[in-house]
Amino acid sequence: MPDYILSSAATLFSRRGYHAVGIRELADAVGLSTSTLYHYYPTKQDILFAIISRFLREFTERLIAGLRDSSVTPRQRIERAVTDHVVLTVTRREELLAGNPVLNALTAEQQAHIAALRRAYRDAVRDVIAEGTAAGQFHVTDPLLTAMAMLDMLDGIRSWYHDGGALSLTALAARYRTFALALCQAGEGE
Amino acid sequence: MPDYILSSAATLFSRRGYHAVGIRELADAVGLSTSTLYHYYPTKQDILFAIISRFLREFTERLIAGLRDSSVTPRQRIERAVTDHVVLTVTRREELLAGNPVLNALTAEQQAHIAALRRAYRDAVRDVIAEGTAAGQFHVTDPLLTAMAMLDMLDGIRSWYHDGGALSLTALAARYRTFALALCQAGEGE
DNA sequence: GTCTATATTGAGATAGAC
DNA sequence: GTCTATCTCAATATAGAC
Repeated sequence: MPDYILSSAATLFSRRGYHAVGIRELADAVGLSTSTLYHYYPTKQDILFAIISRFLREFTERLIAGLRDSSVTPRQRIERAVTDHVVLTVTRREELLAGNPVLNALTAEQQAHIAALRRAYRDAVRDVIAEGTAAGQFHVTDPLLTAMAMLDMLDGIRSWYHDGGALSLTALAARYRTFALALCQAGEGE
Repeated sequence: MPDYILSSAATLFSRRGYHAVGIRELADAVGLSTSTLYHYYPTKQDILFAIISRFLREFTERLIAGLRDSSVTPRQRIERAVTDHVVLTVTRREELLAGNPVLNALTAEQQAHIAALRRAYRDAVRDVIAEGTAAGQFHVTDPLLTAMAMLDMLDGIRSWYHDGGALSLTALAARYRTFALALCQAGEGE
């Protein structure tokens, strides 16, 4: 199960879309025949799933661990999660763009597996927000909704950010830390 | 050019994905033969484009007009835009889910047309944020970036909200007005 | 405007040797 | 593990009559 197959596939899928990339084109890009490709992955669908699940496993393991690190304040945990989320979004943009638009091309089981990972991450964010609110550091009415708004805001970055823009990666992360903390202060009043 | 073709297509595309829905299935759902379908639209791609551009034209006309209504304060304009954005996202969710995941199935010209509409909307939001900042009502470092974060946050709703959830549509819009205004106060400091 | 019947292509996947 | 050659089928789209 060589990794360069997933890399090449992620590049092609992210640029032209999963459905527009044929098995032959993929095999050519990797430098193998289609038969050899099928020696490693039973279907094209499994290649897509491997790209998504590998990324999401690494992503959630890292982010959730940080969010649950109770030696740090809720605010610092949010800041760290936002930073990691932004950095991973940008540095692994191809994998994200390859998979996320076509999740419905996967089997129901595959989709459920991915949804479970995303839910675990979202809930970890929600728990930190709730903890910060209980401690009086944040002012949030509905921690789950705030978490979803925050994650949607962060996920949007992948669709427009590209290197060479005006904003450096570290500056981008700094801005989004500010945005995320503002959401954590958006309590009842206004 | 009957509208029920676009409605049926949007329903099917949103549920199972543009590529998974064949011309025959679409014709069956509408109650026509494939030939009759091709009498109205020259290609399947054009059906997809019609769904997206019709929605986006209506969306941007309405939202941009409100954002440019200088008889109202910037804050009120943001609140109104957020409300409309949330409501249109939810009430026309099918069209959004049908089109947005597969924009790269369109021709370059079609994609450019859609991108231009989205950019005009984004810039209108940016201008209001900048105006509110200049007037001292908002505190924003980079109005364009704030606008993009806000719109990504709002656009995310379509991927998880469905009727019958715990939150009513009006309550949802109220929460997101609060979120959006918090972003408009997320100036330099923190 | 609508149909039945069909053309055409390109896709994902496989057979079987080396 | 890798290849060449090929199978199979479903997809988009069209022909041509009513």
